[in-house]
Amino acid sequence: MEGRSSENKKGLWTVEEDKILTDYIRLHGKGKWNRVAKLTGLKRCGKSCRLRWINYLSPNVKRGNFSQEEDDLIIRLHNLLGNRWSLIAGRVPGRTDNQVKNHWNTHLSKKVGARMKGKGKVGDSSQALSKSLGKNLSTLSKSDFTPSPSGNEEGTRSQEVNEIGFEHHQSIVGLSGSQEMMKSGIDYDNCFWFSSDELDLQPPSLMEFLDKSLDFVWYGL
DNA sequence: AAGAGAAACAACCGCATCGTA
DNA sequence: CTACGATGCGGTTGTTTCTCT
Repeated sequence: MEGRSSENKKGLWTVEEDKILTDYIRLHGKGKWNRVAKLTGLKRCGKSCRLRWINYLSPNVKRGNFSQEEDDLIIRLHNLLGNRWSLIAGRVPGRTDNQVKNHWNTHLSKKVGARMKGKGKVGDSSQALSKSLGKNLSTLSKSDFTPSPSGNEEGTRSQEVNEIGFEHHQSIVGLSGSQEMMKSGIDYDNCFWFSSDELDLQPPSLMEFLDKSLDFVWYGL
């Protein structure tokens, strides 16, 4: 790549490096990762610093083994979303996309593989959901919940609504995989419905689908 | 006890997207 | 509109730890 990258250190982080990075973030906050090396003398590129913080040093990161509940949640979410690790991790408190991805690759894929022998395959529900939405779910992104820019007041409000809608979509995906949701059913009163006509998603059908999908996402049943 | 292979975890790389000047 | 830097994502690779012989 660029010549400068050869100056950057690679490989595992040392305790000293961790401390330098932690102190820096405590002082300056997250972001502007490319400044870290300049201001601290760390011989690490910005991307490396960011990753180290997000995946390891951040106090929000939960360490230790995954619980059975976490496993089940990840399995169901993966069946719905495919390899959208960041989305999945967003619904598993304290876990990062890298953790979820590694855990899936080393543990859960085998576990699911064993469960799924003769029961269809992982991703079936994702495909069905995609069909339901008229869009490949694996390509769903924030922009899919944002109307085309119009510049007028209505457009602005609609955009805000859809920003929230996207966040809520993520919540729905997480909630739909929770034990509580499965036991109690969906609390429609507390659900946010997309209000923009520009959205192809019809929330009730989405919710219905997610609800139904749990039956076959939940391999154990 | 030691070496080999497997498993688990951490980090890197390339690419895509976003924000902004 | 465009260029460019920052950030985020997913796949892959590298390193460490564990287990078995």
